[in-house]
Amino acid sequence: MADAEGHPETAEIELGQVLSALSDPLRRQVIHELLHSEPGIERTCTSFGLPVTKSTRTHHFRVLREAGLVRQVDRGNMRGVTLRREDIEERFPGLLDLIAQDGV
Amino acid sequence: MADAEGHPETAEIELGQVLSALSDPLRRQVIHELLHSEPGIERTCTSFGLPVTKSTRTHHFRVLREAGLVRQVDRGNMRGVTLRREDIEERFPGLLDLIAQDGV
DNA sequence: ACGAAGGTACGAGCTATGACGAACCTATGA
DNA sequence: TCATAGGTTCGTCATAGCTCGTACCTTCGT
Repeated sequence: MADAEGHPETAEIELGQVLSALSDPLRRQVIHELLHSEPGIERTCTSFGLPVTKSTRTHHFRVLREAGLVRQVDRGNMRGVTLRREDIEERFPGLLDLIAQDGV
Repeated sequence: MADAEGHPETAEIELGQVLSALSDPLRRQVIHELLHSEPGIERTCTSFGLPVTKSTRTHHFRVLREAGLVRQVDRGNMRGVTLRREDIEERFPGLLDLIAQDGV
């Protein structure tokens, strides 16, 4: 079962949902940036500088979260976004490498 | 440049387009079947038994073709569908393994 | 106390996508 | 010759997805 914040467990992560999430260029950019930052880094949604409004931003991060690609933790004022690197690697080995190496 | 039949060259295959193509369950099923058949096998669109009409089938195979995932050659009466296994593997190594191993 | 910043929720609009039927083309085979 | 089978094209429809604005909540810093 997914937890209260809408994160699927590792075993529940579905390929179709992950591929859908990653087919959007903005969301791919987010994952790309996280992959090229230090592992485990926590960022705000805003810090990615997506060229969309706040509400659209929320939408994209929800898609990423529900697909199981990122985790969002409550930090009072903000919500820390972290990449579920190990989970994805365990479930779909090599997938993140493709995103990391794209557009190089 | 793409050839007359709308197949992108290997270097032109774009990750976004590939992920979009693979985010549809029917199209993923096609690739899945091709991956579990003998390499280089040529099949008709109909042979996959997709639960949609002819025109919808044409639509899905066009998406796969334009994304660079399959090749379609004219065989007079029919059009042979083959998986671009090596091309995809060269461009996005490991991607096809994820599809092959999905739903097992 | 209170404004500013990060986020969410909801409703609305527009576009993209998947699905269909009908008409059509081409080759195979009876 | 001519029906049948595999595909394509076109037009249409419905739904899903991305976008926005507005309103709202919460916390941090002044």
